Amino acid sequence: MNIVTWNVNSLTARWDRVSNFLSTRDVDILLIQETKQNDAKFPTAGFAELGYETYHVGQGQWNGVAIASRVGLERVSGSLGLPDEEARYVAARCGDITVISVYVPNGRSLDNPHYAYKLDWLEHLARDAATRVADDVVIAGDFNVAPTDLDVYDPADFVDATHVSDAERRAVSALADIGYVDAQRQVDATSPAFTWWDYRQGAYRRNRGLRIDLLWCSPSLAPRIDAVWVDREEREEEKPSDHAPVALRLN
DNA sequence: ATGTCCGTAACCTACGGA
Repeated sequence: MNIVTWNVNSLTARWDRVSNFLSTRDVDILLIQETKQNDAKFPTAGFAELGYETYHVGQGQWNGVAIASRVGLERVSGSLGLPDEEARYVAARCGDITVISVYVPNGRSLDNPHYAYKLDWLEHLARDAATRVADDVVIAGDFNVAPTDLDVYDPADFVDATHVSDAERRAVSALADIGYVDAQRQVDATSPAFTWWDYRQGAYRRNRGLRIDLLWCSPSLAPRIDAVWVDREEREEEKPSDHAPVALRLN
């Protein structure tokens, strides 16, 4: 069972890349973030032609998350229950696993109201995760948080910046406190394994990246984690997303 | 080097967001 998470940075701009990706890899479930589409524009038929059922929670210009599955799909939830909620959370039952695609708010800067919203959002996510911890669950997506300094190309560049603050890291590690496992770190505790590189400043070429796209497995799934890899080939193609797909293989 | 890319509104360029 291969589960992939990918922030595509607009599914409208990236459909050819996503379609090619699903045609050339062995993907059972794709968790998508930043579709930047409303539901009417989402390419349901295009996914169906490739053999995937889909569940999209769209918004329009911003955000938007989706699940595409070729192992069955039953809709579970499209909301964390926040007031005036943005399209950042979608959950489905696919085969024998519950998968959740998340697009955690960016935060913008430590003094921005969006930062407080980010922490509140993560608190709600941890509460939701706690209710599901006894099940077989994968929570994956763009967390917009680098869990440790190992996940940052140069921590000196992130002093007083978002994505690395103690509060953000605590809010994400709440998942570990509940019992969820960061799949990448279970298979490799010492490699940076960056998943995102800024489009600017030749960041990819210089490997100035962050590991912010994470796959969290519930305790019952942890023993089934077989491999995790960052699909750098996709990041090196023409017109890539700024995020690479990250794949998890479960036994 | 605020150096790129995306969607939108409004127009052939700017802006907010990331």
